[in-house]
Amino acid sequence: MGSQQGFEFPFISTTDDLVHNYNPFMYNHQLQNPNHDVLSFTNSLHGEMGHYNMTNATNVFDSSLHRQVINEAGFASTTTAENPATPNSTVSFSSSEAGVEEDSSKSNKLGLDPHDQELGDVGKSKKGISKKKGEKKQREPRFAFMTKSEVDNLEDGYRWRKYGQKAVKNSPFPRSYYRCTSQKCSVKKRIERSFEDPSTVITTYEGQHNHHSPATLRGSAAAMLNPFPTSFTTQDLFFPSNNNPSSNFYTQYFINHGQQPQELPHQYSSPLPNFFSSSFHEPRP
DNA sequence: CGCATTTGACCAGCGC
DNA sequence: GCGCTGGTCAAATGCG
Repeated sequence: MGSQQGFEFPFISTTDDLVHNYNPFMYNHQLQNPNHDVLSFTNSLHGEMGHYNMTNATNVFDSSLHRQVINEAGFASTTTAENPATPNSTVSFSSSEAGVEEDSSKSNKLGLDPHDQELGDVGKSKKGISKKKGEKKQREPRFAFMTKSEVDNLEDGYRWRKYGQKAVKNSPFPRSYYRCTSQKCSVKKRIERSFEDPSTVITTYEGQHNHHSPATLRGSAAAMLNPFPTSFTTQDLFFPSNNNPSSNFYTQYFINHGQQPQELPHQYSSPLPNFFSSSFHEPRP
């Protein structure tokens, strides 16, 4: 994890023009460690995951990290754990997030087959899924990232129920499957430890929450410790808020690093800006 | 007692 | 068709 050469934006969208759930811990780590090494990003088409490797990621749970990160990104600069964020300071997240939620109820935003989304646990036979003939199950958008952590299950503000565990091929570490405990929320996540680097946890989110994080509810202990949104979408990241057109993570990151903001991709799936290419690798054979 | 986890069985998709 | 693999189910079990 040698010297950082040039400059890399710490995150990108993965595949297609989908809205991805996004875990803020990733930004936290990247921003907290501006000289991070982006070791690898393997990307392929149609629902396969991209990998971010943040070798310098540190303490995931320290709420002070959130503070620093947000500050560096230019948001919530006055926010502290003791003084929860004001509506203004986080508007660029929460407002667009609300918009996405609204849209996602129509499911088109995700490019999902509405039937698929309705399925959930209903419409399943005792074993397996009963779907109409000829219909192929579509994957929800997935987003994966890697984090250095001794703890497998990173706190992200949502409540999860474990529903399965499987041995991973060529790995001594099992993969755990979790579902969001909120009713009618079909978001899943998988957690496994990298066999190449056992100190690294690979977390994969699939789908989009249709509700707010329990941790953001007023009065909850989690909210007091971590007043920041626990799930972002790429919309939050790439599109400016109404209140502050120049503020989104994408542009702000450049500004904070003394660079001209690059043009926003029109679609997440559009050809990536040139500066991304150095961190890209061909999918493994 | 209610909820979460464990764990073996089952299912679907894919390559051969 | 068969075997392999990833993903899910659901009964049993654990825990507060």
